[in-house]
Amino acid sequence: MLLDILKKNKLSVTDGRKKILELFLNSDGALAHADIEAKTGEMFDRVTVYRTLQTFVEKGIIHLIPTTDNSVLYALCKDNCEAGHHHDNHVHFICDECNKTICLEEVTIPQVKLPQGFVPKHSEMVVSGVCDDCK
Amino acid sequence: MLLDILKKNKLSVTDGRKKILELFLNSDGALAHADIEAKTGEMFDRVTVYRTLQTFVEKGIIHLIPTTDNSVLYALCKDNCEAGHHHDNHVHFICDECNKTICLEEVTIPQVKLPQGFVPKHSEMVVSGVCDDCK
DNA sequence: GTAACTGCAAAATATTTGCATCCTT
DNA sequence: AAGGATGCAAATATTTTGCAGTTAC
Repeated sequence: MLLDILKKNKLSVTDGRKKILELFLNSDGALAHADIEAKTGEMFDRVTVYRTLQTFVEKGIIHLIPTTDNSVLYALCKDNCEAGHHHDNHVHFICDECNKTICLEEVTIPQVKLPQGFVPKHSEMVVSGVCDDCK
Repeated sequence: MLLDILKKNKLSVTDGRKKILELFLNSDGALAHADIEAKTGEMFDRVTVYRTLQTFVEKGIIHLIPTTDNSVLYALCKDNCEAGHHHDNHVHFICDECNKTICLEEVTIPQVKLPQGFVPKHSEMVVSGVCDDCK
C-alpha cells in the first residue's frame, strides 16, 4: 500500500517518504508540518519534511486544507486523486474541543449558484464544531 | 461610517485604525497583512498593523477567510456582525487570474448533513475560479 | 553511474513581545 | 490625568535556497 503509492507516483522510496506517508495513512485527520516534525523527532531534517510534503502535494498524494490562521494543514487524498486533478471535494471538520481536523469523505461539498460572470473551478468547505469523540 | 464603526466598538480613534478601516471599506475583496502594509507604506509600524488587524478581528469588524497556503486573509464584516457572533456566513471567491478574494455577500453557505455525532457550529466555504472581471 | 534525495548552513520572511513614549478620551 | 495605542528593538518562529554529500534505481 505504502510502497504502491510512492511507486505509482514515480517517487523513489526513501525512509523519509515512507515514514511520513505512514503517518498520514495511520491518521484519521489532517496533519500540520509541526505535527509531523513532532512525530518524527530527530529522524529527519526539518527541510526534508517541508520538501516531502511539497512533493506529496504536487503528486496529489495529499491535499491542502484551508485554515483561518496562518497554518498549513495536509490530509491524505483518496485513491482517485491524481496529480493536478484532485477529487477531494469533501467537507473538512475542525473540532473546537480536541482541535483535530477530520476529512468527512462521505460529505460532498454542495454546489452553490454564483453571481453572473463567476466561473467556479474548485470548492472548499470547512465546518467547525464538536466532533463525535468530544461530544 | 468609519468613525461610527470604531466608536460602536469602543475603540479609540487613531490614525492607524482610521486608515486601515478605510482600506477595508474601499475594498471589494479581502486584504492580507502584506496588502495593508503595501498600501500604507511607511505610515505605520508593521507591528501596529498586526495589532490593529487583531483588534478588528476580536471586535468582529473584520473576519478571517480560510486559505490553503500559510497566509491570513481578512475581510470586512457586514453591519450585523458583532464581537464573538459573526454573520459572515457567505461564500468567498478567490480568482485564479487576478488572485483577488471577493466576498459574495449574496451567496449563503449551504447547510450540509454531517455524520452521526458531529455538531456543527460554524461553516466556511471558499470557491476558486475566474471572477467576473477576469473572464 | 546518474539522477534524485537529504542534511546542513544560512538567508529571507513572518510574527510576537517588552518597554518607553505618545495620543485619545 | 489615566489608560490605551504606537514605535522601536529584539526575540521567536517559519519557510526557502544553495550546495555538497549520500542514496535509490
